[in-house]
Amino acid sequence: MATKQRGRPRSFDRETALREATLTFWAQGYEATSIADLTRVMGIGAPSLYAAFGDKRALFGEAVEAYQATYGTFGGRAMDEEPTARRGVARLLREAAREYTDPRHPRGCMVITAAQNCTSDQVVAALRELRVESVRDFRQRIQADIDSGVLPPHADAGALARYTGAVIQGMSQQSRDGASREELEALAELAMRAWPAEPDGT
Amino acid sequence: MATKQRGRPRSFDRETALREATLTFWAQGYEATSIADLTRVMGIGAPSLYAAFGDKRALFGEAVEAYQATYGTFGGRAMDEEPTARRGVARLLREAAREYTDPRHPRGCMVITAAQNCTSDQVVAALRELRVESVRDFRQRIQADIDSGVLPPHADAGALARYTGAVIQGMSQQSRDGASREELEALAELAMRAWPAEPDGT
DNA sequence: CTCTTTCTCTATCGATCGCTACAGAAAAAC
DNA sequence: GTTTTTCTGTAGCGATCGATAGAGAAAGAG
Repeated sequence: MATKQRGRPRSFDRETALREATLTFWAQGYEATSIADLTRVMGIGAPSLYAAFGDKRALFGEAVEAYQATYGTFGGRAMDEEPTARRGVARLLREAAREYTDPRHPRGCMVITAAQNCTSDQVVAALRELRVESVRDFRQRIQADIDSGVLPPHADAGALARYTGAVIQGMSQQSRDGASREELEALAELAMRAWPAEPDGT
Repeated sequence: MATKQRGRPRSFDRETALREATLTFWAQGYEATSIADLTRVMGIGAPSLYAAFGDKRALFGEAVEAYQATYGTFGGRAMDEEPTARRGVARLLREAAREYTDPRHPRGCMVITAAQNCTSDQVVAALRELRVESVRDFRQRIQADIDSGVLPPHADAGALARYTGAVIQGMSQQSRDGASREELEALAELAMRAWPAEPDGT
C-alpha cells in the first residue's frame, strides 16, 4: 500500500485541495462552480486537478463525501447518541441552527443546496438519494419508538420523518436567506412542538 | 394607447410565449435555462425574444411576475380570506400541498427554487427579497392576532413567521424530491400542531 | 551521472454561453 | 402600386465552459 512511488510526487496536498473544493461547491453549487474557480481556490493547474481527481463530477463526488465525513456528521451523531427519536431530532435541529450559520464555512447544508438547478440528472439524483435516504432513516427510527411504546401508537412515522426533513431543508434555506443562529434555534424549538409527547412528558 | 402600429406585427403571441418561458424557468431555474431552451419552448428565434423581452434577465423578471400573478396567488388569497393568521397559514399549507404536486406544471415553488446556485447576485437577491418579504408579511399578520388576543401573548410572531416560511420551503423541496400530495398534506397538518391554540380551540 | 516515471505549465481544443449584425420578408401608411 | 416600418431567420460575435495535448521540470531507480 505505502510502497515507494516512482516519479515526481505531486507538489500540493490532496486533502487540503479537496477541502477547498468542498467549500466552494458548498457555497456556489455544482454547476455554478467552474473549473477555473476550482483551480484558483485549490491553487493548482487544471491538468493537476484532472490527474488527481478524474473530472469535475468525480471531484464533486469526493467533495460530498468529505462534507458528509466532517460537517455532515452532527445529524447522525445526534440520532445515534440520544435515547429516543424525538430527543435525537430535537438535538439535530438545535445543532443544525448552529452549523448552518457558522461563519467559518458556507451557510446551509451542502447536500440540500449544491445540486439545485443542475442540468446533470446524475448529479441531481445523487444528492436527492442522500436526502431521501435520511428521511427513510428518520422514519425507521421513529417507527421503532412507536413500536416500543416510546411514542404513542397513533403517531405517523412517515409524516413525522418527512416533516423533519422538510424542517431541516427549510432551516437550510432560511440560513441562506439571512436568518441568525438565534432565529433558527427559536424555529427549531417551535418545530418540535408538532411532535406528540413522550410518556415522560418531554 | 391602442393606436395602430406601423410595420409588420409580431407573428407570435407574447403572453403564450411568456407562459412557456415561465414554466421552463420554473422547472430548470434561471441559469440552467439557456436562450436556446427558451427559443425552443417559446417557438421563436433569438432576435424575436430579445426584441420582445429585452434580455434574459428581463424575461426572467417578467416570468416571475407572471408566476406570482397566476400560480403564486393562492398564498396571499388564503391569508386574506381567512379570519385569523392561524387559519390562513393552515389553508396556505394545505393548498401548497396540492399546488406543489400538480402534474400540470413543474413541482415546488418557483420563487424558492429558480435562483438557487445562481452566479448573478442580482437575480439571487431579487428572489430572496420576495421570500423575506413574505415572512415579514406573515409576521405582521401573526403579531396583529397576538395584539388582538386571538393568539396568546406569549406567542413569538417572528419565530412563527420564520417557521411558516421554512415549512413552505421544506414542502417545496420535498415535492421536488418526490413527495406526493397526500404526503405533503399530512406534513402540513403536522406542521400546524406547532402553533399555539386559539381561544376557540381551533 | 543516466534513465524512467510522474507531475506541472502553457496553450488550446470543440462546444456552448448570452447576445446581435444584417438582409430579407411582411404588413400598415400613403 | 410605392414607401416605411417592424419583425423574422441565418449566421456568427467574443467569452466562457469542461477537458486535454505536448513539452519541460522534478524526483526515485539504477
